[in-house]
Amino acid sequence: MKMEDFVCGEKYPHYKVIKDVEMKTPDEEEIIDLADMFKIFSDSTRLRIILAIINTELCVCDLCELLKLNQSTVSHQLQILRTSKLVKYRKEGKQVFYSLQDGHVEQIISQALEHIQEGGR
Amino acid sequence: MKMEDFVCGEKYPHYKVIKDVEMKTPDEEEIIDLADMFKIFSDSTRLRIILAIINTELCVCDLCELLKLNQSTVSHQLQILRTSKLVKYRKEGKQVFYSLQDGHVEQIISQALEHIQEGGR
DNA sequence: TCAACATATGTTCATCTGTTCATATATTAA
DNA sequence: TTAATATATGAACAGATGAACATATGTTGA
Repeated sequence: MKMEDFVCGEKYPHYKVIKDVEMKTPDEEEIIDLADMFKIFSDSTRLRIILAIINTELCVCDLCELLKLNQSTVSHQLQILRTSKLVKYRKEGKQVFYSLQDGHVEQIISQALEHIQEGGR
Repeated sequence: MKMEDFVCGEKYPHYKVIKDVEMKTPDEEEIIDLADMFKIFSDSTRLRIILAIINTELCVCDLCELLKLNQSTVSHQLQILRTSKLVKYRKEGKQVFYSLQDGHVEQIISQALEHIQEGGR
């Protein structure tokens, strides 16, 4: 064991604990993917879009109306959601209907919503 | 019904759908809280800290060692996690041990991790 | 073909965020 | 008290991000 492994000035203090944690932690790439996914959810506009299409497919125009937002703003956010594969879309003439890619997203969000709703403390 | 309720140039097109969605959607304040929570998870440094203390309490010094980060950086991020009530801490002499506030956080993250791990597509 | 409409995209700008450096606070031991 | 150590915090800076505007693309019907 090298000097770098010593922590808090003590000998072998939390060394074992640290090694244990290292073993169980997802690798760097996965953590970044995870953070990126949460980043998508971290904007209230995107979240409102996601919540809107959670059970219904909606066209861009509907989303603009519903969320009282610029068409440009909505399209830009939809682009981000498309890139991150969280939504799918279907073209029907001039219109494009968006819906959630799968049920995972809904689960993650409703779990988080529960936490919020309990968390008065 | 007013003109503003017309969407996509059609008469009463997705009007009912929109109203339905409006009914079911969480209110603005809740959405913002939700977004704020996801914002906390959206940084890989914070995520690594959270993952590290998911089953073990660790002191700041351990976290620096484990994550190979500045003590200042770690403290700043811990401050954010404290403010958002996602972690709790315990002082023991000079050291401060951090751990997760409750199991919700773990559930949300592991759910998201599952999504990531499946999502090769 | 052209006009009208729905959507997408490039660019700019103001704002936010994470990291670092320097320094402050707090605790322990001598 | 002073020195050493663990942690917290303030300021500054680089990079990221969301919104808006202008414009491009694609589709339909005349």
